[in-house]
Amino acid sequence: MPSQPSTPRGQQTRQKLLDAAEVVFGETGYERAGIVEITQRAGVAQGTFYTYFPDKKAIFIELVKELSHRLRREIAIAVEGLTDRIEMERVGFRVFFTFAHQHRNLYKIVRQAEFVDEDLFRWYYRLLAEGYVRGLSQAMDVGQLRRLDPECLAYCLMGIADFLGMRWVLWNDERPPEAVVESMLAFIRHGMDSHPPTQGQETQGG
Amino acid sequence: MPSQPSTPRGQQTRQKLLDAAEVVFGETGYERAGIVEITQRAGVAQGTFYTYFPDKKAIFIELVKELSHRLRREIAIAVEGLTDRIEMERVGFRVFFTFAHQHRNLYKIVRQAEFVDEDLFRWYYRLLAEGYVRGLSQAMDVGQLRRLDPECLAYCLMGIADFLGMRWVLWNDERPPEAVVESMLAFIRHGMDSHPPTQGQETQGG
Amino acid sequence: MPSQPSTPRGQQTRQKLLDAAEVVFGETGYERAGIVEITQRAGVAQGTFYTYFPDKKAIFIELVKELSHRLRREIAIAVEGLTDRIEMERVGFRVFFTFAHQHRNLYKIVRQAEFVDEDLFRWYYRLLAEGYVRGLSQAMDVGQLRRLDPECLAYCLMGIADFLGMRWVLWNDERPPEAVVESMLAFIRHGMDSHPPTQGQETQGG
Amino acid sequence: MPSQPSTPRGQQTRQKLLDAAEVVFGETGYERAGIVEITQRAGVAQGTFYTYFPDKKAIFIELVKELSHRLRREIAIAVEGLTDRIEMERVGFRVFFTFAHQHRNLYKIVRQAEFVDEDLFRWYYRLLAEGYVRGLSQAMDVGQLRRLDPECLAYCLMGIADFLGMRWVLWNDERPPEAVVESMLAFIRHGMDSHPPTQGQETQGG
DNA sequence: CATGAATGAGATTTCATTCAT
DNA sequence: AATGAATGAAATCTCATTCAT
Repeated sequence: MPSQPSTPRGQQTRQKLLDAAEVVFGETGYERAGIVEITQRAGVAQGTFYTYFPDKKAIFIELVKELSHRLRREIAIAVEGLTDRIEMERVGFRVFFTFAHQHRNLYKIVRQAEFVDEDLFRWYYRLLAEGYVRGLSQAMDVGQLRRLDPECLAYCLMGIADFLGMRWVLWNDERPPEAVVESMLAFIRHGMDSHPPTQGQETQGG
Repeated sequence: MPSQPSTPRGQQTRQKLLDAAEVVFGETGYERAGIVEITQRAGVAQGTFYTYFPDKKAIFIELVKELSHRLRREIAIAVEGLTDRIEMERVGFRVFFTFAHQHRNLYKIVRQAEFVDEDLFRWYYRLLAEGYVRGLSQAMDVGQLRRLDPECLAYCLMGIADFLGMRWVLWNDERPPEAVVESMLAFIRHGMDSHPPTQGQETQGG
Repeated sequence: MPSQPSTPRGQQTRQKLLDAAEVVFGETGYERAGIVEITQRAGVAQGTFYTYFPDKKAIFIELVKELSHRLRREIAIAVEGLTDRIEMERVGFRVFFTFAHQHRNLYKIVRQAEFVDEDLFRWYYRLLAEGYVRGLSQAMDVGQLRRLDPECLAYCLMGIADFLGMRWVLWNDERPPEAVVESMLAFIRHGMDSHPPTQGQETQGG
Repeated sequence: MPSQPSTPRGQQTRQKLLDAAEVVFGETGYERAGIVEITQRAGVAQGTFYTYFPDKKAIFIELVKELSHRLRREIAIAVEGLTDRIEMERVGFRVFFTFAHQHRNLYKIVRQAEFVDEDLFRWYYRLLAEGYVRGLSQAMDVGQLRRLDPECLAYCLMGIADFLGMRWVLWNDERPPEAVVESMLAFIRHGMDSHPPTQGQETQGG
């Protein structure tokens, strides 16, 4: 019967386990990762794991949920106050790439979720998509964006972010180079914007 | 010592194993799938597996390579003779969605490759990207497309295909609805095209 | 260092643990029962258990001993003053069935003792048998009962009680129905009695 | 997916496991017994166990069922042709004691069944009781036995057998001495018989 | 006295792979 | 080429018990 620890010592141990699991799952992959590895890295006995989590999956789920909250919060904070949707995308993408680069392991963990707990995986993307759909719809309503199926657009944008993150952050361990980011932003700007600027003006940002 | 079978009977057994593995890996996932399941479904004894494949990973790799060839060939055939890049995308996307829908299991298998054999996974996307880059670069050279980083654009397009496939094909078990496909095509057309049509004309196709 | 508690508060905690263990052992079985379950049900912390009992077995033994005393005392009280051995059996059986029905869990605990601590188990039955043997021998000496091996007779009677208890109390959760009790009493009366009443008179009791 | 072995070698291994389990469960008790012990004694690898049985409980159940069949068959054969119910009891009890003495371990296994798989345990006794009830009812119908609740009588007789078996076979590792058997038979004869012989004649046997 | 976190040995079970037939 | 029994390492999870506070 694992539970929320009532003492600070317990809190700390639980956190050590989460930190260790983040690394181990990220580096080794969920299936190949073992509880032993996690507890060793956390510096506790094997059995201690089960004081805090009922099983291997539970800690994985917790990590994904944590990531979901952190990422969405960071983006929300970063775009707060912005009114131009294109600008929001520029900022949002940058936050995402930075986050992924700083938390490679967490980032890799979500990708695996599809094969660990499909419901969790869908939950993650649906939540992300919901926020997107709201924002995009509003921008369409006020004429900022071309009128397109907002859910479709949301998944397009998430797909772009995901693949650029995979290609540059995961494979090259860097944030996507400026040229790439600018190309991508130009692509989505023209793709979405209802009044795209003329070509000479586009790259002043960034 | 697994080998290419010399007899037709051997060929057949090998194929039965590949077919079974496709289903089992697709439905159960690579890690959870067992050789027993595969051989049972193929209707052969457990040991027979090792007559044809050195280990579990080998048959997985073979399936991914097979998919890679089939998908790229189907797309190549479908776009053959087309000169307009936008038109090629329209066709390519449709072929991809149809393929994914008809071969759900194979499609799911590539997605898993990332966590089974990362090199294979990268090989798969790099090969796909190469073709894309070639085609996009040419279209940029002749002024058909806006000049953007071609590799970036390739990964953007693959990301879009991947996420729409995930959202509609895998989650809903249907091909993406017309409205979605049209929205997506409008998005990438404006995003890529150097001379996008005016807004009223866009959706007559499809 | 478990010990007899000196404070009343300690007494109470100890008793809570015994009560909880009775339920948990009875319902879950000794082996599958856990200290956690017991302490949770008792409303104390896990470690507290070891303040009162050196280990899991100790509390089990205590429960069996307690049961042994209570059951033998209840029977002793009930048959006090009776001189007719047959009558004593009638009363003894009834007390036993009632006790078993009221303390299902304790009753189930003795049955398990055989596989937890065989010495304890034998001690329990030998003690019970001793009392029986004394009483039966006396009754044989005064010619009330047919002369049979008294220990054999004791184990026959205990076996009967045990199996009727199992069949009706444990399996049906009721006290054995009148018809059953009367049949059983008729059986043992004729089996034991040196001057069994004629058949028509037997069932006047009950 | 354990299954019936198709080769003689498999049959043999399966039997070795059953034989080993009989000893280990009998001597160590179900809960404390480990798969390791069983496979070691059987002279096979740990994993081999699971080729033949899905889990520890399965092999236990198989042993109980086997015992049930063997014991009932041995009794059936022994009493075949007998018409006098009392005589049948005499023979049946002797077969039971002999069986229990020769197969101590199997005998101990049934006793444990109560705490391993209660349904199995009840099934075992209900089956035994059914046979008893049939035989006793017939004997009552023809006036051989005193009319009593037949199920009650069945459980009385089983309880007697069980407790004498426990006391002499299990605790003393011998068959109950003649004096004990004769006392018991005298007890049940008078208890059951509708025309008990006069007292002087009873004990000529043994 | 009481707490509850920590321990670690041990149990069951799985499964890719080998091998004798 | 095919079989299917056998292997044994490794993984997950449980739980009685200890111990610092």
